[in-house]
Amino acid sequence: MTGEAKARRRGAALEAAILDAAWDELDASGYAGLTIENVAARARTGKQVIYRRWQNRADLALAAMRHRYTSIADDVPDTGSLRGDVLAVLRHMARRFREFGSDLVHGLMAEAHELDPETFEVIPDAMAIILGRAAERGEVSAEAVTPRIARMPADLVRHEMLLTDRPVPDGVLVEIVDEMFLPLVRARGRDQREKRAATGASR
Amino acid sequence: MTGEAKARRRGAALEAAILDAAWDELDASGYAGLTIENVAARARTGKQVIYRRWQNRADLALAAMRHRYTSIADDVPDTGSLRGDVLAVLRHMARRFREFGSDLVHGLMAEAHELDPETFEVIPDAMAIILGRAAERGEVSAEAVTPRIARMPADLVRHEMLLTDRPVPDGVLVEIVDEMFLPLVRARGRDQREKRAATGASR
DNA sequence: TCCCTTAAGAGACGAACCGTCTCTAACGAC
DNA sequence: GTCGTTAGAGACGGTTCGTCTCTTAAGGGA
Repeated sequence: MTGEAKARRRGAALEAAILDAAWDELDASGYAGLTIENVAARARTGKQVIYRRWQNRADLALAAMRHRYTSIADDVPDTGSLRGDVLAVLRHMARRFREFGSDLVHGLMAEAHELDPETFEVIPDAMAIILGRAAERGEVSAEAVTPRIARMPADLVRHEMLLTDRPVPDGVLVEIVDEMFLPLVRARGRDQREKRAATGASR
Repeated sequence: MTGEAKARRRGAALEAAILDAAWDELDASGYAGLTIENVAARARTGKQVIYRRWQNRADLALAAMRHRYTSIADDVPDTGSLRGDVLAVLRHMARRFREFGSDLVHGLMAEAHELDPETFEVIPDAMAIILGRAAERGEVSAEAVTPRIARMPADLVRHEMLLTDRPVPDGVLVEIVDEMFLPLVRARGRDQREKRAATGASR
């Protein structure tokens, strides 16, 4: 009875311990098994401590994910070609999805009504950088790529992930890029050039 | 004490009563409020009767949806143009989503692990019919449209619905068709013609 | 027509979590 | 050293789960 100095954690250390516990719980039992009660027990703390920091389990799960992984925004791929860059982004998404598990993603979608739309805007931001570099290289004309075209590949991959519950095969990513994104970008570039030529390079 | 012949329902009548009750419950309280207990109470029956027929609330909700609405497969649009047909399909999807509510859709995605993939294959089937007719009219070359291109518009709309929680603005549908789908189909048709011309119409 | 199998209707039951609340004691600021 | 804050722990009433039991209406077969 004399042993065990029961150190009482605070601040960042406590928060990290809880987020680690939450992630372990996700790993062990999936999003369905992620109960506040379980996390508190695993982190050896009280429920109140968790409720004080996060509103609900969706909130907690999101925090745990962010605590575990960094954003792609910190590491936009730069392979030297538009094709390589876009594929790298899509592969990054597919890998993350595999790490998270469809379980978690779907659970979050269902519960996190207040899911910061910004959460998903990371990808468009990365795409913007990639497209900017491709334009500099002369690979594409910046105006040829509308915002909707720019987000199409990532949207399709996300759709695939959300709908199928399975890891997205790499072939699908390649298909999206080679069969749709690149042809579309090139076709629009060509249309633009032709239009400009027809109007006598007026602009 | 003499009143109320307590007719005991069976078979189809009972099933319909339960599904109606389930839909009313969805309507009233959303997917979150769809508990077996509530549905049983509303349908004035026992929980066991429900559990006997459906495995869980996702199953029940799906059945209620199907009981309420018919499939687009029974009514593939035929407007006379590829653009019109595709837009009609996308608008059909958007309308259904509005009727169901994002709540329900997300809940199902999260819980219905066994969601019959066939559930979503209705749209590709409709697209195949539409594209077949467009090919007959000479609007597109059938080979120019790969399966992935054919499903792209619907996938993007579904993605939009799943991600945003809001009704999809009609402008987005138009954008998808006019900015991506049609240009892509036409570009690939043109590429094919050029390639055929270059090889001296060898084939 | 009567009987007998089936399943509807109703609710009790223990289990799991919820979110709130309370209590004690460790911590850190001053 | 004092004192306000909050971690750690768990009790609490409430909801829903899914299973089980019990009675009795329904309806087909002999």
